Order: sequence, then structure tokens, then C-alpha cells
Amino acid sequence: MMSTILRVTVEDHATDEDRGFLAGYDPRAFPPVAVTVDLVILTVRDGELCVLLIRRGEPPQRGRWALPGGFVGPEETLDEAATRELVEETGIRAGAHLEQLATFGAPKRDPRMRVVSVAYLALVPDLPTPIAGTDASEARYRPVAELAGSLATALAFDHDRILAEGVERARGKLEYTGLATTFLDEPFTIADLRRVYETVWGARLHPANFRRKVLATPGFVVPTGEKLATGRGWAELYRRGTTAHLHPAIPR
Amino acid sequence: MMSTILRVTVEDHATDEDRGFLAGYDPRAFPPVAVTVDLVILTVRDGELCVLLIRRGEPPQRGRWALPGGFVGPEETLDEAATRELVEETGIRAGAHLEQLATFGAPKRDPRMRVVSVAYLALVPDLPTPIAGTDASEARYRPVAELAGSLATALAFDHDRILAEGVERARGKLEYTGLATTFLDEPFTIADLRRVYETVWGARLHPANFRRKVLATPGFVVPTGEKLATGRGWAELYRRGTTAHLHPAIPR
DNA sequence: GGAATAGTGTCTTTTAGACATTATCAA
DNA sequence: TTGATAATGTCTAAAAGACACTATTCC
Repeated sequence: MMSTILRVTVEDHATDEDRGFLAGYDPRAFPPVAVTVDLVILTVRDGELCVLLIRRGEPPQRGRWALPGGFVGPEETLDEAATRELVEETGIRAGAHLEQLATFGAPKRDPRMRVVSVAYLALVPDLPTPIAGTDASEARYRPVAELAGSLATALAFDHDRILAEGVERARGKLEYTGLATTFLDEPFTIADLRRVYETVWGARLHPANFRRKVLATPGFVVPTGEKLATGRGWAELYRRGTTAHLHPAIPR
Repeated sequence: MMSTILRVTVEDHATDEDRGFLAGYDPRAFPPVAVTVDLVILTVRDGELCVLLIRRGEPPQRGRWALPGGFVGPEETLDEAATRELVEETGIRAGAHLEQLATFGAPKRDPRMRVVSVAYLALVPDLPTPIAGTDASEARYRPVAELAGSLATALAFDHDRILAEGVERARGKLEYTGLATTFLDEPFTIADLRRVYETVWGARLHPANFRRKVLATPGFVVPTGEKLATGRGWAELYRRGTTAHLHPAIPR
């Protein structure tokens, strides 16, 4: 699993025999394929789970909303390409979570040519303002609930399905990891964290039991010792912990 | 998530505007990339978790052990290519589980050219005898424990890492799905199922508690009503259920 | 003061973990 | 008969679910 900080190791696997063999090798014998990364960038904003979409400024599918993404450079690893796209689209350099989601490569998913897209899932705090790129006429966070199931709001290519897998992955990850904290700006309250779960899962959680579970999990959140007067009452403030695995999981 | 039975939907996303745009489009403008599928085919044999490996009969990396795999055909989806490879290598057509694992695309992972490999994970019963393909001089199930960490037994390319991710995915999946049954021939006993867990996890499980947990999970196993005199004592026989999700998970 | 939310404590239910006992079959 | 394993039942510990209650702050 890929973590917030990427460690990239590229090894050259060629042997001496290989190098002789490779002299007579023609890469163009293979049918042309392009490899891209597409990003499902999720955040929680105003009590809604939102995804960063761009409106396509050029054909194909001009004017349709789509997931941000782009081609993988000749010297880039997949993780590097995904990180680059995340920075380009959101400006975020730290505090986000990025992991490979799945790869989509149906023959006709892009009309231009065979395009194999490696999808990545990013969880980011609400802070960032999206940045419109050169090939995107517009970039916006849009609530996932607005997009679900409606033909009128269908995304370009097969991005509806990629988004659905990303959302499902994110929902599952909250159960057994501490990644919900990556949706929040620091510091945050236990209630903030609970609202993240409630938003992503679309379900109400019992405040007292949720609090007990979170605080009983070592490394999930770190108390700052400070208190915040917010709305009615007050609340203790926390920062992100270093949680790897929640055991047992938070019941959905 | 991909299940045992594949449902493949390929859609053409081209619009009218796209078709005009595509007339002036040159796919060869992109640097050559090949897309392959590599399979981590796991089974439990003689109390050991084993993976199907082939010995490479041609360069590059001739003579090294590697995961079975091959190029994705121009008209194939990724799932179709993985299914085809699984059938070619094992002869299995039903009863196995196949899911996409992760995609590996570091620039120099294959010395021939940029190769992006979509790895799949397959869980199969012990039945099959591996089939050596045209480009494989030999095919064998080899215990995963034999391969772990030893430089002398390192696999070709980055297949050690792919294997490691496959094994870790399989271990995790046993916790919260009923997929352990796909390692077994039907019918099987609860003890057989427990030995699958013990083998994959490398840990001893409490027989009585394991039995209670499995039988308390609806749809995990289906009793046949028959009993088998096996070794010391006797045991009731079961078939695979239709379990989707184990809740709560089986504690590792 | 009233309303809303944060935090604390406790009781019940469920499930895992551990263990004892019986049943069955092979050597 | 003895030993090994399958199956059953029971006790304990841990965790979730539910609920009552107090504390604090804004209106």
C-alpha cells in the first residue's frame, strides 16, 4: 500500500544476455497503447462527500465533467505521475493520502486509442481551492450524491465507474484505518471526526460510543490539550495520529 | 470488485464531435508502451501456501522463475486477458476466484520497453496440474515461504513485490470474506477450512471457536448432511456458501 | 433560563477466547 | 485400549450498543 510519502525504487532488470537480445527488438511491433492516471480526489465539505471534477475543454467529450488525470511520462513511475497530477490539480503537497485504486483498460473506453488508465484515490482536507489546468476549462468540487445514478450528470468516459469504486474504497478504508483524519484540517474535535464518518457513510453514529472507540484506539488521534469554544458548548482538540490499522474495525 | 463470473461491458464513448476530431489523430505520437497481465495464482497444497510459477524459456531473464502472464490483446478487456491466462495456465474454468490486484509500471521494470503490468490475484483449489505454455519451459506450484526474502530464489523482474502484494491481499481477504473456501475442493470439512486459514496466515486457530464462528456466519458454508470418516474420528461435510462479507471479521 | 452539544459513567448484549467433556474412528 | 480429532457446551473477558446524566456555551 502506498502511503502519504512516496518511496520510489526503480530497478534495471536487464541481464547481459538480455542486452544482446534487446538489440534486435522492435517495440513498435505492439499495437499502440497510452497509459494515463486518473484521480478520484475526495474531500468532505459542508457535510457532503465531494469529488474534484474538471470540465473538459477539448475533445473528446468536450464540456463533460471528468476526473482529473493525464498521461504518464516516459520516465515517471505510476505513483510519481499520480502525485504530480494531485499537486497540479490541488496544490497539496503534504497531508493528503494517495493510493492506487484500480486500473481500467476496456478497448473502447477512450475513442482516441487504447488507453489504459491507472486510477488513484486521494483523500484531502477541505482547504484547497481547485486549480484549472490548461486542458480544463473549469475545476470544481462536486458532491458525490449529486452525481450518483443520474444520466444527466454522467461523467465522461467510464469515470462514473471509477468514481464509484473510489467512493466504495474510501468508505471501506474508514472502517479499519485512521484515514478519516486526512479529511480534516488540524486541529479538529472528536465531533468533527465523527461528522466525517457520518458524511462518508451516510449514516448517523452514536456520539458517545464513537468517542469511546476513537480514544481507545492508540495512535488514532493525538490530544493537543487545548479546548475550543465552538457553537454550543466546548470541545477538546486533537491532531492526526499515526494509526496504521484499527482493530477491531469501526462498525459501519 | 471482480467476482468468479466475469461480466464485461465495453462502451463506445465517442461523440459526433469526437469522430471529426479523431480523423487527425495519430496514436504513434505517444511513446511505445506494452500492457500485460501477470497472475498471482495461489493455492494451498500439503499445508503450504503455494504460488504458480513458470520458468522463463526465453530472454529476458531466461531461466528465472516468474509469475505467469502475457500481453493484453487489442480487443480484450483486462479482465478477459487475466481470465484467458488463468485458463491457459491452470485449465480452471470455474470455481476459482479472480480479482485485480494492482498495477506495476516503473519505467525500467522490463528491459525490453515500457511495460505496464496489471497484476491479478487468483485463488484456486489444489486440483489443477499446471500447464507449461509455449514460452515457459516449466510450470510449478512453489511454496511461498521458500521464496520469501531469499536472494537466491528471487523472481524475474519485480515479481517478488507483486507476489508479496498478492499474498498480503489474500491474507487480508480471508479475514472479512468467505473466499477461503475457494482454496478447497468440495466437499470439505470445517477442519479443512481451518487448515486453510492456518496455512495462509501461518498461525494456529482454536478449533472449537473457529467452528463456532464459521457456522454462525450465514452463507459461509452449506452443510451436505454427510459425514466422512477421515483420519481419527469423523467429520461433517460442507460445500461453499455464497458469502459476500463476514461481519465481524475472523480475528487473525 | 432554554437549547444544543461535549463529555462521563454504566448497564446490557454480543462475540471472542479459553477450556472441559463426549463421541468417533484408526492403529 | 489408546491416541488423535470432531463436535458440543460452558464460563470469562472484551467490546459494541444503548441510555442516563452532567457540564458548558450561545441564544
